[in-house]
Amino acid sequence: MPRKPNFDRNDLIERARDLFWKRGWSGTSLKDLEAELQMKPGSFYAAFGSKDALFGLAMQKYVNDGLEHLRELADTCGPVNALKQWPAKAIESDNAPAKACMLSKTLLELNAHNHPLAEQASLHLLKMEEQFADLFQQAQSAGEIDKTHDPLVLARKYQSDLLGLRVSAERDGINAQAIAQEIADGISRL
Amino acid sequence: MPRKPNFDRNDLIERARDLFWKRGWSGTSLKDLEAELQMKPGSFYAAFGSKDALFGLAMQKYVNDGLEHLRELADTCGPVNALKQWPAKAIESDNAPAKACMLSKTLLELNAHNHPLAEQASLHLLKMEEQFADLFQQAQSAGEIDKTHDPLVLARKYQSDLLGLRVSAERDGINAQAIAQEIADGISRL
DNA sequence: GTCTTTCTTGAGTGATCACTCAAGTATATT
DNA sequence: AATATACTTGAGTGATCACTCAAGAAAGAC
Repeated sequence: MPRKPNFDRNDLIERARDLFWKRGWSGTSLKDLEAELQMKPGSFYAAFGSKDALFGLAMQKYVNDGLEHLRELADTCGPVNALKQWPAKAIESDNAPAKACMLSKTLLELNAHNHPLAEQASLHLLKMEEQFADLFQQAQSAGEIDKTHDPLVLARKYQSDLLGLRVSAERDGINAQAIAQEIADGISRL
Repeated sequence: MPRKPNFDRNDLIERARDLFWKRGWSGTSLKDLEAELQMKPGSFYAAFGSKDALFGLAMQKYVNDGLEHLRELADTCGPVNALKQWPAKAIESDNAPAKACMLSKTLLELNAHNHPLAEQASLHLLKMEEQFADLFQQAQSAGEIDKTHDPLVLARKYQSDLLGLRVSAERDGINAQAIAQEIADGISRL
């Protein structure tokens, strides 16, 4: 009996993610979304409920994709090489919506207002941190990194370096790949 | 003949800076500013011209104060110690408007729209970078840091680390002072 | 074909946005 | 005290915000 929606929900969420990632939460209006997703307001609200709800789905996809890519990278070239290559990969794509991390952008934009999406971003950052810690741990078990280090401490510094790199990569005239290389070198010295 | 304004312009700019710093550009409405500065719209626009103009003045003050504090720190304890202590100092204050850097917040928020304030933020970051490079250079001249390093490269990595630290410090449950310590330790190893 | 159910349409909602301006008020000079 | 010159006030501007909803269109079930 029912009529099927004539859109691919997953595709819409990806396009919304790119728009939100690039322009931020308040920098993306519903008109922008309607234009990008080719949806009228009624369809939009029937499908997603609210701008915030779609932003949440977009962040979810952002972090899921990130975790998956990192896992794939670790599966193919090992935990240490994955950690070394990840910073360069995070800023290499020229057609990515932004160099900076969507989670950090969201956190910085909405944290002061205690917006629920800022809390979500924070939790997602924690998930990323856990995966970093997991890779450091694996590297230690494989004897590739000194075991006296606390994997969680390593992960936090690593993530901090990564966030800084990706903010720096937003600037003009900065050789961000050189900074990425230094982060990789830092891992070699552990 | 004229009537004097009954406010301290410098004080207003400082209060505006704190509000903008904490809440960001689009997160701060004119109503917010009117409430914080105790000004009616007419007075506000007579005094500052526009929201953007005041934001520009606020950023200017932010960076001027930062440069001055850093110079003072270097004058009292030398370039290397200043560079080592700066990260911890940047995130220590509990009553600061935010942990994150106002310049990076502005850049991330407004860069995608090519907003003039994003360009201003970028230029201010460059000024900070130059002062960092200057301190590294002084440290090398004093024989405290190996001279084979390029001071500008050191400054860029240092600033990147600092920006990452200050994003991390916005998160709950992160021991940011530990990260600050690691940045300081990194300088010792140069 | 007919019915039922869902999706799509787009004008319209009140709220808030940055900002304006004419009228009123206070002060320094004369 | 009179006058000139600001500064202050606050209602009001059009634009845009996220969002709503009644009406129309499309597709599977019968």
